[in-house]
Amino acid sequence: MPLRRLQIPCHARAAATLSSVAAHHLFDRIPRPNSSGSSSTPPASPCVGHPASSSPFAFSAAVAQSVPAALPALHALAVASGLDAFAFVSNSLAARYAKTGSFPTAARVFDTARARDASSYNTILSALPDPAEALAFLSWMLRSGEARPDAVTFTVALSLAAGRGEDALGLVRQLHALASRAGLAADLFVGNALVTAYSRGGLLDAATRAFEEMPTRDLVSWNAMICGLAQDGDSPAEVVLLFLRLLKDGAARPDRISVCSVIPACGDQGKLVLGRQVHGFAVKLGVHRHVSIGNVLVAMYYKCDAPGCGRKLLDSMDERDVISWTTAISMDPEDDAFTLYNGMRRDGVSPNEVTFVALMSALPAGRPARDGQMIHAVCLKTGLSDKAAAANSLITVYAKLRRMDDARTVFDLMPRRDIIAWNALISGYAQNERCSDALEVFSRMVRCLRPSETTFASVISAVTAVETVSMAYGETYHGQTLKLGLSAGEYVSGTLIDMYAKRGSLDEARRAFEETEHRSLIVWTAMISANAKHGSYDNVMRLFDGMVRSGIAPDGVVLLSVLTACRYRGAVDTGKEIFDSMAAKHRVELWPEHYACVVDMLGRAGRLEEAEELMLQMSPGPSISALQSLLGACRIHGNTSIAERVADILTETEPTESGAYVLLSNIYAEKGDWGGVAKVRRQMRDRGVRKEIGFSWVDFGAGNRESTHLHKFSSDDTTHPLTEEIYRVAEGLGWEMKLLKNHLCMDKPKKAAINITLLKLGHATKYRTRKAYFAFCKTFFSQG
DNA sequence: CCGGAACGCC
Repeated sequence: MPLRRLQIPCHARAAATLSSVAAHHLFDRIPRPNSSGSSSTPPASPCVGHPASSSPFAFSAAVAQSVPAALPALHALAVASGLDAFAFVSNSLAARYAKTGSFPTAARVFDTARARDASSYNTILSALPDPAEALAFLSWMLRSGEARPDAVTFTVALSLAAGRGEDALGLVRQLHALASRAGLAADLFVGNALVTAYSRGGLLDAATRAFEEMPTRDLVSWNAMICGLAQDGDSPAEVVLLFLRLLKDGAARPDRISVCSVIPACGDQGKLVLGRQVHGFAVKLGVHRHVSIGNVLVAMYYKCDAPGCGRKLLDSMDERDVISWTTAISMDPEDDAFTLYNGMRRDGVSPNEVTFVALMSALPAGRPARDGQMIHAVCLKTGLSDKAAAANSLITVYAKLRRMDDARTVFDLMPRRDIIAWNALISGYAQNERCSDALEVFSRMVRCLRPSETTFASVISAVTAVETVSMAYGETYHGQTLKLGLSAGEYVSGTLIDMYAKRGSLDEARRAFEETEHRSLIVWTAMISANAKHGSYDNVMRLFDGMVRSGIAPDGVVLLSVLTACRYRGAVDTGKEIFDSMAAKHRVELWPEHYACVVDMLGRAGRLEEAEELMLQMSPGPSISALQSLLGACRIHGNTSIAERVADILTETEPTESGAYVLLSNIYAEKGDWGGVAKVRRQMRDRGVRKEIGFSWVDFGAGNRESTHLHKFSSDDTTHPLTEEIYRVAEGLGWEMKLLKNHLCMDKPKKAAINITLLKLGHATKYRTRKAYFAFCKTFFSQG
């Protein structure tokens, strides 16, 4: 009875050997059932006891478990026996074909089926490999009306939409409405799919509403809601609350998936005690040995500032996968990323592209380029450099290392470039002030895909950074952001404000700021720093006040701008007050830059002891720039004792830098302490310090791409062909400055004296007459 | 008897 083999699952292996030719031969001897039989009831069995025709249900069951090689024979048998009059018989064939990797055959079964129901469509819908095609198929199904969509249709369609995240929110809403109208929204599976689709689209409110409206909920519903909240990331506290509600509710017992979502939420809140409790709960459930739970627990301990616990857990795990190690590489503060990478290799675990991203982002800025290249080499060897994530961060790393040609090579070798790759390359060129390259890549990019907010932020900052590039480009990009509806984004607004402040005027920057609807921290920061750079102290303070009052918490960056404004203005008390409020009120970490700024401000104001005291509080120690500015302040205020201490630290950290020696020697000289001068000179000689010649440069003809020339010169430089004229003008400018300085405390006789001097100066051609000079003074002083 | 929903590290 060879035919029996085709039907009986346990003989599936034997059926696999049956060629379709043999099957056809056998089918000729199968008696045909009544082919005109109604499709709703099984035809009367012409051959009692024959499995192929006795029951279409048994036939479908056999199909569901058969091996791929037996499917053509089964298909032929279904047609031959007339069983294909039942939709579900064809459906089971199509489903089996699709599941065993032969989608085109499944589609053919669908196309040639004698009867189709919703399940037929659902089978194809869930099997289509391309989501876009699946959505097209769905709309065709809805339009054709051959079969009414059922709960499964909505479940599959919603999960398709869920995979597209925010882009498909409109579709989700539409499906929700259709399901409600069909009375299918109360279905458990549809409800679960709705919760998932809304949360993946970022509509947590709608997801919560769908969850609460469900008449019954199972563990999947709870997990969908918990995971949705967890992935949103904005409300870790709610994740924990929902998990506790699940425990109290008792409707379902949490499982590994629930625990897996709650643990990161504990970590995000830094709640170590709670995290430990959930860890205990995982032990009680018996899921703690699972590698997924181990991984989230390790990450949770790292996030909760318990790296020791994280590391101990990692080491004690039964099995560590690439995720476990990648977590440690990106989060362990103790061990070097490379050391951990080697540990991973010794553990027999292969890296993936995420591992490389973690390694590359662990590269400190000052690390030799060799390390970046080493990672690149291993990345190429393991074939992971083709992965977008790895390639994208390679581009970023090379850009950070100022090696744009290498970044470009990585980019050019990518088989498929996503928007992140384009943006990484463009922003790399922008950061390295290679504006024309940035613009060239940008113009190539817009031919393939739509630029994003980040893209415009990069090209605008590229235009801003390079002064020889016409502002017309920046204005064009501004126009394009308006057209594409990207001008309201915080990054675009921020860079526009920055651009107008640097290359246009403060007024234009203000206009850009006022046109920004949603003023985020980034937007405020751009506006405050624009005003700080222009020295508009009053505006800075007014804006800062406005920002704080609008409920935005300042960060280190914006506070540095505010402190800088205080420094320029010499508003020492206000500056000091703000500095003191940083840790106490704003809970902002104090950076070396903040200290350096305040040290400089105090130093300029002559409060040298305070400045020194503050400088010594810096951790891990006073920064070079703080020391240098304090030494400069000591010179202005003639304080030798502090200058000696400061110069000591400076010359110890940078023994071959001449700056500190020269400055200290000048301080001694100004005091007439020639012994001190000799001491410093001796020190310099002993340590082999040479004072380097300082060069200055001037960008002549800036703003015009063709005629820009860079002129370099040093003191007593006579190499320029126009040397004589240059010295004459410089001397004239020196005189002008002296005159203007004196004008501040000028009385009548002095004024007369100056005017005579001025008239004597043949090169001060501008003010050859008294009238012209007074006109100049009037306009100069009225500007403040 | 066919088709359906939830998860970690970047």
